[in-house]
Amino acid sequence: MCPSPNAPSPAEPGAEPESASDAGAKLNFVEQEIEKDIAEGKAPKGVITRFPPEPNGYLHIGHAKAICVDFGIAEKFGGHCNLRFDDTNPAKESQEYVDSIKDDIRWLGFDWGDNEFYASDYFEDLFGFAVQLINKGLAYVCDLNAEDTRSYRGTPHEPGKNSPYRDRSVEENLALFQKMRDGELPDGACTLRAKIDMASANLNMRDPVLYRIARAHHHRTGDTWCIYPMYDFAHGQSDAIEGVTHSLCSLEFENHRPLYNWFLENIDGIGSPRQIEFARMNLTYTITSKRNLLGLVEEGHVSGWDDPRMPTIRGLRKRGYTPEAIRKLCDSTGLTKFNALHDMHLLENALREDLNKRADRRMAVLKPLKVVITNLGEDESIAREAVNNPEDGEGTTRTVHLTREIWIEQDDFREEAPRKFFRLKAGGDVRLRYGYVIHCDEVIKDSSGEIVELRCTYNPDTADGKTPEGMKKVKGIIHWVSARDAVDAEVRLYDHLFREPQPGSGDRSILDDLNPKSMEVVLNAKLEPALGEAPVGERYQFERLGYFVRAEGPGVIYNRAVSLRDSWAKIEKKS
RNA sequence: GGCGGCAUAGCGCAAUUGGUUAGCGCACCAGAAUUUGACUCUGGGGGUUUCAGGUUCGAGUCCUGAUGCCGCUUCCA
Repeated sequence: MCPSPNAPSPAEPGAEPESASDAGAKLNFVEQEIEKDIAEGKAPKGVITRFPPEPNGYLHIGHAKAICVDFGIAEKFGGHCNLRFDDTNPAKESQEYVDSIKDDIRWLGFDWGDNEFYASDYFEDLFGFAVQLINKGLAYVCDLNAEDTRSYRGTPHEPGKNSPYRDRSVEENLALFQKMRDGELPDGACTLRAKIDMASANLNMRDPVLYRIARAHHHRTGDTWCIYPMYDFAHGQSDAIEGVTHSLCSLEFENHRPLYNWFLENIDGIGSPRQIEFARMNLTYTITSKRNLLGLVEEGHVSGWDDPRMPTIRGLRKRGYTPEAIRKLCDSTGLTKFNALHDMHLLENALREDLNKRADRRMAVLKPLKVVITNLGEDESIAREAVNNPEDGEGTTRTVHLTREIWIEQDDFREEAPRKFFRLKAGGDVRLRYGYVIHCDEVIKDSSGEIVELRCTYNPDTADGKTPEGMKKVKGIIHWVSARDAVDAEVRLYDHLFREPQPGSGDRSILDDLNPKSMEVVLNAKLEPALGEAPVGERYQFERLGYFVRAEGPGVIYNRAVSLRDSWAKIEKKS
């Protein structure tokens, strides 16, 4: 079905609407370009994009942006997105990475259906394309070694010079290229190069290498091949083979676009995908460079690629992040060509916003201080209903028991409290969340002067937020856990991995900027009993503290994903 | 000294493609409400649209030049 120029609507009857502007949303510059292409009939089978990871590492938050863009735009235009592994360099790639990448993409909530492809599936096609170029006099086998190839290429300021092997005959090139494939030449002996222009202002056009000889075991093709195509020779052609209409990539490939197009123009009837570049997403207080991330792992600054402080998808997962929060960030940061640096707080806010709606509330005391309620008997306990989540509209509750001995947060008591300290102080009152107002009668210290216990009385007339006649309304509310019922736990308090917004900028190194307080392990936290039974991966809001996720044992362990906003901390900081 | 990009509140993005007083989110400040100092709600401050020329009745938008930043010198992707 070929649309006429005057009736460019490419949609088949019953197909999804081809115009994204139907949705009424503002289009970013990529979507505007795609819209134009559709109007010109350039995507007769719908918009097809691709996400093309090289399986040589784990996905990180930067990849999440690309995934959201590639899958999101395809969906917006009623098309689809292929998952294609760009596995053209076997020395660095492995099946393990393929598996982890697929797992992470699924976790993020995207589905490629049957559209899973590998550049290595096209090795035979690619070889044929290369032969075609040789036959057209557009490619040649070059015997220059790597070093000479580099020096012949010139620099950005000076032109390169032609390889002495540039003018070999078609027959000779054909024979040599076959020899390369047949394994008759040692690694590095020669390369196949495109014959373009050694004086081009664009270095990528100075007779780029198409194939190198490398005897490396490929995770999919095994030892079938000893020559492998370079990225530039594989990418556009793979796009074309798959019928990709829009190949969206990061800004650094802008200079490659002329080469991308050169191949498409010089290989017969292959198709014409369009490459459009956009800026990748950078976040403050973290890094996404694969080399530096690897360094952190290898030098033991983190526990692994899935350390909850790492910007990897696996790390974020363990940290307690939701796919929804990550997608929210990616969607809200816009799509432009401006090399932007986004505030990490946006990601944290996205998580708070998501979990505020979904996470059940629980009470947990991280740094416990014992409180004895002297007007409650040893065996007495008062059952109180606590709302699980005031935001989800369901209003389900659980029961917590107030007992004679409870734990409160050390931070929630001051002997001498500053102005505006709405918590418990010596001789003062505070309300226990879901409970009663208590009055601090006595502060008990050990021989070194450390506060070890508070003796308080509770006021039975203050249940359910009531303030009896004549009593001043108590403003402060603190969380607590019954000492009788408490579950002991380890809680890991995570913070930014780096203490500088732009780690390693200026003359500092990445390591100079590591945050020494990026993880604090609290060993004897006291949790309300329900938290002891939660499954691994379950997320909760610990009231007044933050959002936490149950981690793998042994024992009960929680990771802090993100703290709650804390305006008291801000007030204190100022004074 | 080359080539390719980019530049709009502190940060990130809009601005009906040349048309009123340049908007939005976050951040910030103030207040309201509240059994989480959370969430929510209301209001507020903050701009020489990098700079200099030009075209036009009219320029954030078009043209010229300058400045700053990013990328390009892997047989990596």
